[in-house]
Amino acid sequence: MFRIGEFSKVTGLTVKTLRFYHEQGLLLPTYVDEQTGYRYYGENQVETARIITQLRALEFSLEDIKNVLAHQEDDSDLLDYLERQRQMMQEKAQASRRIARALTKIINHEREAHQTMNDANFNVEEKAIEPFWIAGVRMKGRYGDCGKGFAKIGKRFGRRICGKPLLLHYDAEYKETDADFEACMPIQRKNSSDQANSYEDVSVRELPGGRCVTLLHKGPYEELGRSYERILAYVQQRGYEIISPTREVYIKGPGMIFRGNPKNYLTEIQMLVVDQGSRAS
Amino acid sequence: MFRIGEFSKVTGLTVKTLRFYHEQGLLLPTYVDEQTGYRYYGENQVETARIITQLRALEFSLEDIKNVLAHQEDDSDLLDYLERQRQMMQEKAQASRRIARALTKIINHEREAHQTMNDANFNVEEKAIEPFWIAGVRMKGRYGDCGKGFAKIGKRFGRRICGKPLLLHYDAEYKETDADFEACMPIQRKNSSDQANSYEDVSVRELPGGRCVTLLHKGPYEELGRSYERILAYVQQRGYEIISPTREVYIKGPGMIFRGNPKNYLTEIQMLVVDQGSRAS
DNA sequence: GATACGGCCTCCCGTCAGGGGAGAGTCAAT
DNA sequence: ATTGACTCTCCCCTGACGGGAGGCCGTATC
Repeated sequence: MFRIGEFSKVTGLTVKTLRFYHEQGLLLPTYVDEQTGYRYYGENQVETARIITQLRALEFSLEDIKNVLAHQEDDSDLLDYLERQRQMMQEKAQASRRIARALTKIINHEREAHQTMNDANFNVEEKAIEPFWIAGVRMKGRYGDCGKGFAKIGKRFGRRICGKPLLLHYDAEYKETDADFEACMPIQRKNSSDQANSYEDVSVRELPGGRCVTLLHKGPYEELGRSYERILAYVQQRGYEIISPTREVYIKGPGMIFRGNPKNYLTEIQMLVVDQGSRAS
Repeated sequence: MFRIGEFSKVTGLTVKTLRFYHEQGLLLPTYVDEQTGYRYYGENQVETARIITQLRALEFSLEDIKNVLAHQEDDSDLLDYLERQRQMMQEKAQASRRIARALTKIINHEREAHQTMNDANFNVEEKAIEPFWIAGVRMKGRYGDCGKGFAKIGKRFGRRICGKPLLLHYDAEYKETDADFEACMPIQRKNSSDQANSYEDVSVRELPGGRCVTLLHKGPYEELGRSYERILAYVQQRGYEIISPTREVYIKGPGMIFRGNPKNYLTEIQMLVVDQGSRAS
């Protein structure tokens, strides 16, 4: 017969836990002194304690453990419990992984935005852009509604999105209402049959690359106009011809968590260009 | 101004939760009527509620959310929190996956034992056995001590174990004490440099396959002797020669969870054999 | 003006698996 | 007899709410 402290050392369960298990009817002492209330545990309780410890390590609830112990003879019953527990654990693992991945995405996004911010000189630049695949929703109306388009793409392509959202502008000039634009997300190309395609009103295709004039705009979207003036002045001065649509990449905007300070929003204006006259008419 | 019920509908948070967040200082109503105690929420609280919801979806604790909200301006602070949260989530995911895998192993083991039990006729049989890799600990002493050997292998090769434990008997006959045996576990062969090898006193090598006489023994280990008599009688009758060591595979023994009923233990005795005289002397 | 109904308030208790601590009684050795 | 280690019960705490009781408030209806 062990007293509770000795039994605690033997089983590795704390005294508190043993008392709790007693109260819960999970692990009853072999004998309880009626006068003193002292609990005494026998040798055979060690085995039961071991079982409980094992099942707890598998994160069984005490309720389940009690049931399992009660139907110790019935093998298939135990298997049922094991199956259910496995199911639960797999779901928990998946949920945690999903969250971890979401966090990773947010962190990387934030990091890249930071990086871009530090590297930026906020001058008009020229660079080459690689082609990449996008999912896009063409919309007509006000720019403010583009969120719906992004949401739609997010819902359908959640996993596959691999870059920052962008807007394609099909209008030649700024329009307050009745604008013609397309909300897009870069996506990973499925290696399977991924021809240019469309699901309902979401178009999936490759955006062409090429020579590109860019300008990083810092500040709220209302002030984009000024940056457009700058970039257009540059393009005109060089005598380039713009290939429609122009692109607006949202490097850092109202984040998923914080709306952020609009003064720190970063937007890259991209215009694919060719030398004037070099284009087949 | 929303009353709490309206605000609840707008934000998707329950009334209970909103009151709780108020109490915790997480989301304060813009105005509280002193007479009636009614809470009134302003438009700008909707945004805060959204942030809280997002962070809760990422399983941030309310404590963390409070801190994040307090230092809303500080970007790097937020990044720290995100990193820590990601770390936590990854750990949780790993823990759950580990448990799920352990459960899968137990379930499969139990299933196979069941299957074996159903298929068994408990007669001596002959079959061909493929070679397979093992980790083994050679021991001298009493069979009862073999658990230590299995434990040692389990500790070192936990992940890689891919089958049921077995014992190799190097003695020609049964010995109570001073027996010479080896506790083994089948392991997955690493594709990397996995020559026959040994780590401390654990030997890693391939067990040969070949023609094999087997008998499934059902019951406690004390009764193994009778089964050995049966199988040896068979071997002698056929005039086979036994290749040492003989093997005892523990199909179903005292499980990780339940000790189980020894009457249902299953042990397969395996003896590699060749026709007499066919062996190079 | 009275009433009914729905909304809102506070306060208390429950979850799950124990942990922390207070105050009092018990065991074994000195 | 005393001491020190051990044990007992009882109560409160965790996190993020949910359930419910009992009572007040606002608005519409009779």
